Amino acid sequence: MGFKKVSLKDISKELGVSQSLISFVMNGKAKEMRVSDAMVEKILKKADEMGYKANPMAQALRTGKSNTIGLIVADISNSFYSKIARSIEDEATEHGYHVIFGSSDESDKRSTELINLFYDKKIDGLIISPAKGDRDNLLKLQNDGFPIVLIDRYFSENESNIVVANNLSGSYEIVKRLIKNGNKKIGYITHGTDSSVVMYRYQGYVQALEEFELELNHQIIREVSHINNEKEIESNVKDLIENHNIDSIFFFNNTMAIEGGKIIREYNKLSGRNLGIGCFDSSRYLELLDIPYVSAVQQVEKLGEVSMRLLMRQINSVSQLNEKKVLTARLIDKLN
Amino acid sequence: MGFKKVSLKDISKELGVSQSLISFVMNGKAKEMRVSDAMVEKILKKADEMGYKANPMAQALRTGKSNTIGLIVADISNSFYSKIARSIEDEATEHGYHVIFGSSDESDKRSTELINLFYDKKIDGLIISPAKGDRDNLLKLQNDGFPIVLIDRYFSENESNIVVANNLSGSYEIVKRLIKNGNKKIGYITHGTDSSVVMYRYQGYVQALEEFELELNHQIIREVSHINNEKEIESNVKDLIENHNIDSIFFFNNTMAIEGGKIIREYNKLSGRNLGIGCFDSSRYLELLDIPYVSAVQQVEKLGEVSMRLLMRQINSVSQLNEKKVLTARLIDKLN
DNA sequence: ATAATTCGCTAAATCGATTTAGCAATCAAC
DNA sequence: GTTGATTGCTAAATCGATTTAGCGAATTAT
Repeated sequence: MGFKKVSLKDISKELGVSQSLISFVMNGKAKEMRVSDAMVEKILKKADEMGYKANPMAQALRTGKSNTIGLIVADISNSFYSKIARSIEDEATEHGYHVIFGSSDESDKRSTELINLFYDKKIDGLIISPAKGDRDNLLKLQNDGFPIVLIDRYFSENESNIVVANNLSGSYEIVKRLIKNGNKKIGYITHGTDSSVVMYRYQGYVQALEEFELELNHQIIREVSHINNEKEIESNVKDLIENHNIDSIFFFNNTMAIEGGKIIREYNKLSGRNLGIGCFDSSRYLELLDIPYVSAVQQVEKLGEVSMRLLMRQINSVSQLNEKKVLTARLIDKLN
Repeated sequence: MGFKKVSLKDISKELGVSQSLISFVMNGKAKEMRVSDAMVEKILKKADEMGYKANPMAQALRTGKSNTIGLIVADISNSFYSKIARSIEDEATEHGYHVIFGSSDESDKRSTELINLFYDKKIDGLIISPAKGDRDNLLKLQNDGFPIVLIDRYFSENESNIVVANNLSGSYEIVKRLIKNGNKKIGYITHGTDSSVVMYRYQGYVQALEEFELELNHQIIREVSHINNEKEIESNVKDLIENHNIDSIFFFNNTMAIEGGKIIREYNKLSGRNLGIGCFDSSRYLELLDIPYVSAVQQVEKLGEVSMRLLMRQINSVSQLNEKKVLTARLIDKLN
């Protein structure tokens, strides 16, 4: 394989027939283009014999389809996104597609850049966990008829072609568990990025408090600059424990929970108490902390799968689609 | 952006000059092809005005360069590989390249399939953490002049264009630490995949034992079927503790160490002892176990960076290159 | 028997770039 | 003042497929 490249022309010469015929046959349009059975067989045999592989560049140029889709996430090295990437890959493979990826680092600039780069590269569609500033750019492309699926985050309530978790209700359920477990003063630690996810999870927290008529105390609601800023998380947890007498803490996500959980574990050991935590997303490492917790596991594989399917349907359809898929996170309750 | 596509022909018509000129100018070959300064300016202005973007498909077809490279790993959702992916992405971006990825799941069949798919898709080069059966296939491509860099694993000692960790000496150092820390009977849990990594880490273990004249006891050397097979890891650890009276266990990698470490933690709690572990690779979650450990952190970012650079040099050079880069893992000693 | 279809296939345009060969015009040289 | 370079540009081939228009021959219909 790979020594000489065989083109349609080569087969055509060898066989003394036109390229068109071969193209028809190779694309399964033999019947449609009424190629004789004898000819079909002859061509297939020769093509196989010569090891013919269509040149995807030429095909792409001619047809405008590259059989490649783009995936843009905040950071592919983040396990949440790499898991999504994997499931998208698997689903893409099913459909004969390849995936190019890019990490935006939550930067509007980089995200826009990636979108444009990928678009210019003639990808057939885009799956993206958008940065805040992508709104207009994406909307324009979408109106142009370019297939796009938003995952994990979106911009406005009635947006279409999105796949997300039930951030609000999931978050609500977590906090509800905490409350039912006897926790009254529940701190909240989130991060500063201004996305739909951040907002909805917070709302879930608020709604649960409201339902059980607990005070919404802004002193125990904290925002750190970045999801990975261990120092800030640490100091906030310490402050909540030492100066605000919280019963438990709800963390925006698993990584933050683990970081904060370390502090709580220390505290539990020293104090003999048994403070627990809640968080969205789970991780097989959460249990290592050995403290009570309740979390909501997203259907990460499904997220990739569903988004890819949605994208394929857009790619293969003429009319505009408008779907919104909400994937329910599963509660893990290890409070007792 | 994105409404109408502007081609060379469009500009050419608009300006009344030939396409060649515009192509020269757009590719920075104005001087070389002696285009007048006035013309250069005129063309650049018009191109910008009309929002010209070269069609990558056409370029790729004509030049044979797609500005895309392939990345094949065992599983992109594995954090080790997703971190590599990220650093490759960053380095690729620097060079104006995009990355398509694929997961082989350690399957020879799938790996071969991916290599061929990517190759047929006309990627400019490939970075791969190969499955065992890829050897011949890759060799053939490489001999064809196709740029390939092997990462993490390789096939034979004097292989070229590879980037790996110092598996043997890193492993040796870890075990040495364990020994110096007073451990005499050190179990080893590895996994069954038949790769260079597995072999070299094991050799490091053996060498350390030899140097300190400790017995190589095959009864305490275990192999599980898969890196993620929690049950097998668990039962082996239990057996080593209960029936073989080991002082510590050396794990092939971090995920296995964490899984096994859970059991050891339990044991430590109940027995009042303080067994520790060693492992290759580290993880921020290792410390959550709260047991003594020594590990070797790979320079994962560097791995991606270096491999991409190596690949670029192959892509841009006429002659065959032969480089082997060994990246030293850093020891983390938390035994006391 | 003639007109109308159908069948099986070919020629050639096209996608959008790159690149070689070469044409006039200008300039320098002897 | 003819020869020779040099300059600035164009025409056209090419990469490798897809796809439309259409041409004879065979078949069917009238």
